[in-house]
Amino acid sequence: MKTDLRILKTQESLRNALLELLKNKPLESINITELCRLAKINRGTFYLHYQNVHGVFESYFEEIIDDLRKSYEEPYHQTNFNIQNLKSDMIIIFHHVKRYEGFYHIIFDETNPIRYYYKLFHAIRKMMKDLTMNSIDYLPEEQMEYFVSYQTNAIMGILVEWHSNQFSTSPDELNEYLYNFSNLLKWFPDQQGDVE
Amino acid sequence: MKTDLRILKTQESLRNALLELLKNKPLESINITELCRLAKINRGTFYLHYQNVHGVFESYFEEIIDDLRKSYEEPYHQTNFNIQNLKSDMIIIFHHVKRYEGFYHIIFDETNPIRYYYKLFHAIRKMMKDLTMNSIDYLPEEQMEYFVSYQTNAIMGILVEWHSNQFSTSPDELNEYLYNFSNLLKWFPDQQGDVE
DNA sequence: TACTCTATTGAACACCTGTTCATTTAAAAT
DNA sequence: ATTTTAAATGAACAGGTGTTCAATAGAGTA
Repeated sequence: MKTDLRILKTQESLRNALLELLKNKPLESINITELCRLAKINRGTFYLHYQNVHGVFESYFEEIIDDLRKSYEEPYHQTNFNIQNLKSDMIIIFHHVKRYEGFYHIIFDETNPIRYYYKLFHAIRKMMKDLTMNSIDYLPEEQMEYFVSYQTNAIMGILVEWHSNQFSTSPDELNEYLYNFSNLLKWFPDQQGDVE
Repeated sequence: MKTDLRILKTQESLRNALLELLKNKPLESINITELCRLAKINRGTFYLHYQNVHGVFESYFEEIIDDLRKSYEEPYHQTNFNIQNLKSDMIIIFHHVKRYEGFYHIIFDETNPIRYYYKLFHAIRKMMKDLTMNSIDYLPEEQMEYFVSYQTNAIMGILVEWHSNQFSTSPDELNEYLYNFSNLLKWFPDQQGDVE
């Protein structure tokens, strides 16, 4: 069964109003009253759908993340799927973030809840797990999980750094760096050393 | 010149009131009015010192992070400084987080601003940069910055994972994991493959 | 001790929040 | 087309927010 048209209309109005307001002011300074005023929605109605302004933003973010998932599942990407090289697949993420640069500026903005960061993390982790399972012959279950988290976090670290320089580095450069880093770790003098 | 005693008294009252309230309710549900009521501070006075409840929490967090910095600079640690092994130095962080476990539960809570995550990130990053510069002969400036963030966030990821299992793993085990990850990368079949 | 600064106070203000409830409106079902 | 169902509305509520301002009080200074 499909959603009541009135619900769709209300949610759409609120989202459009939010995107309109975001052109001129930061997310954390937008309040429910002005959002409803612009959307021509009764404030009480707002609370039937969301708890706060972040709820509206989050539902939009979910669609953006769906777009990332779609890029990953794209036919082109699938046929060029290269189980020899995890890293080359990560460029999809860099291109995605670059495409929605203005949006990700908000996601990584220090005043916003870490929930958004976690959402992105989980989306990327899912891809990373998929890729890793296809690349490694065997790894004990627990170690596999940790390793996937480790790799995903490293990518997230690159995104944090990227955000802090206003996404000025190119996706191709980032991908190149990422490739270099894993090699770098191998050359590291430390890793065979005594632990503690 | 030293700070006016009245200022110290006000800030101290607010901090104590916050810690008291935190025993019974989550940070995001504490409002300024009740905080001031408990601290016996006029609400207007609050605004002379902070913008919101997070400001009070943040000033406390800064001291906790100073404690982490101190552990890192400790004489014992300095003399045992081992440029051969980045990882063994990271156990300091695990012990620190474990010591302030209740506190870090808040830092990683998804409703709180990512600012706290970044604060910890930057503290750890400073150590990581220090250690990395001592371990790697040469890496171009920009790439070095990304690499340090890459490594730092891998640590952060372990902390997030640790938080999600209520800090039940022991610091020593975590350190063991961290050690394993870098070895895992070496076994990887992919990393020599062609990059796009 | 008396004097000077300045932090704190209390009152007041317009505005926002989160919730309730009877009423209106419009979509879905028959 | 009519009925049924449920979403949206407007008004009202107690309480929180962020700010101003004159008055008070307490810390630093001479």
